[in-house]
Amino acid sequence: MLAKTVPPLLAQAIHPQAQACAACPVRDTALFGVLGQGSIRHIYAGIDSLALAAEARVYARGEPGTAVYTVRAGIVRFQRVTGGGERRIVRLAGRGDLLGPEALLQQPYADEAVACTAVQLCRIPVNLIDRLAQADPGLNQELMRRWQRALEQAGAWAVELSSGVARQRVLKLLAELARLADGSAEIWLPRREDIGAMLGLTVETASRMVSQLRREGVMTSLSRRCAALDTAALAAALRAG
Amino acid sequence: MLAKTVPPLLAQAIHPQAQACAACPVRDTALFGVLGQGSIRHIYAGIDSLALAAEARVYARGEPGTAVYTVRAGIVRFQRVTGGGERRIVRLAGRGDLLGPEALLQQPYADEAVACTAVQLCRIPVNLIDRLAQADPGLNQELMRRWQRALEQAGAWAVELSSGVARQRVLKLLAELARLADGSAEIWLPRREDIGAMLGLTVETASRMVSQLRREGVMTSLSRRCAALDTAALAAALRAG
DNA sequence: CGAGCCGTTGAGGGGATTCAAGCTCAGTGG
DNA sequence: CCACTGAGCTTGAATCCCCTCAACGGCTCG
Repeated sequence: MLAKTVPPLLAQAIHPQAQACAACPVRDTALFGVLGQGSIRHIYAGIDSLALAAEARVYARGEPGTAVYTVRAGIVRFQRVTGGGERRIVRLAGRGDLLGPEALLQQPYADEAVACTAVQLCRIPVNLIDRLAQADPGLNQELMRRWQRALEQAGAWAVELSSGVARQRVLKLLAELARLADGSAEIWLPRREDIGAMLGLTVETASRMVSQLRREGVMTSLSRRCAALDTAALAAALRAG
Repeated sequence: MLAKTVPPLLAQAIHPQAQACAACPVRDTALFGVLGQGSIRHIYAGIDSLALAAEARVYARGEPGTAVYTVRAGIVRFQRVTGGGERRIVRLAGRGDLLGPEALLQQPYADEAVACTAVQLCRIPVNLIDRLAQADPGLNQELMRRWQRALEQAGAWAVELSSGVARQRVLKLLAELARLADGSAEIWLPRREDIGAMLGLTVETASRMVSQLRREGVMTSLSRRCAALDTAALAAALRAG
């Protein structure tokens, strides 16, 4: 498979990290998907692969940004504290998503990014992106596309998950979590407090809704942080309003 | 195509539109603020100045995007319809803001853009931006900055204006409207239905809150769509929680 | 002048919050 | 091994805030 994407003779001359990136399972969906083989070869250093446990912080809001991150596996949340002092989750990032592009503009990180599940990230230094972008203008285009997608998703998140009655919001959140699990019926189930922070509800209300949906058979708890959805029942409940 | 739109002899002189742009009052805050005089001279055609009445639509969601718009004066809202069929306002744009950058990525407009007040816009065709960006790479950087700012504002909007009790949300909205009026105490006061669509409240609740704040002297109606704020009282009310 | 839209206010009901108490479960140390 | 502990989850009861339904007044416009 490596031989298919990279000519064998060149393989010796190519930096190990470049080979790893060329063979990356999320490469086509991630930031470097646009880079040609020529550019991929220039990824010779600076990229770190890191694994974080759930609840580990990737970066803090206001921190000077020196790197962006690509999500290889797991779910990351962007959160912020309101003027009133309460925590709100702005949106989630999943496989292939990019964290912290504001670092490329010499700006501090706009949100706090925290791992929801165990995650695997690629840490890409800002100056590497800068260099690659000079050689391959397609990268800038891809970055803009990602900004636009983030904007679109932020809007959808705000519009869909912060209006309507609590039950409806939780249902929509479950659908979103299924999407993040690539449509699988087994989803990551957030802590009740996090559900509250996503939907603008209290812990108690979040708990009540989850319990109710469990009793109705829309979902089944598999473990503390994992549940199985009955997607048909979920769709029906969403439609029922 | 260049020869068709601009007579050869005039091409060396500065086009009237280029002069207008160079003298634009919002030029330093708007998209073309980064362009040098050299690039500004290339804005010889294609930019239209347009004035829209309140409630006029700039573009619809899903419409193929052929142009971006810069706000010279007035306020524009981005809105969307939820899965449940209700209208929600995602954020507002004011002087110097850019509308519809997704058009630059050959994407349809993500939101519906509607004038809140009478507005003055500059319509900039996508292919003009493309041409300018080739000559002046700083323009791409500036575009990314704008995407990031939009993302930041969308997050702040969602977080601040869709949690807390109704009174608090309306107060925060008033503060935001003051910001859009360049800190002036005279603000544009939205229709009650629009306040509802911004804050996730019903028309009646929005009306009650506005009336209450008027009785408390936080604001005074100057005309149907315009009010004067007592900024000190507003700040105090916000702090009081 | 009637029609219609918008804003306002009231009354009642329902849903979310608040406060409070038990519960499960994993980790800890005796 | 097991009580102990603490964090997270659940559930109940009372309260409160917002929504719903309804009626009315002001204003613009045909």
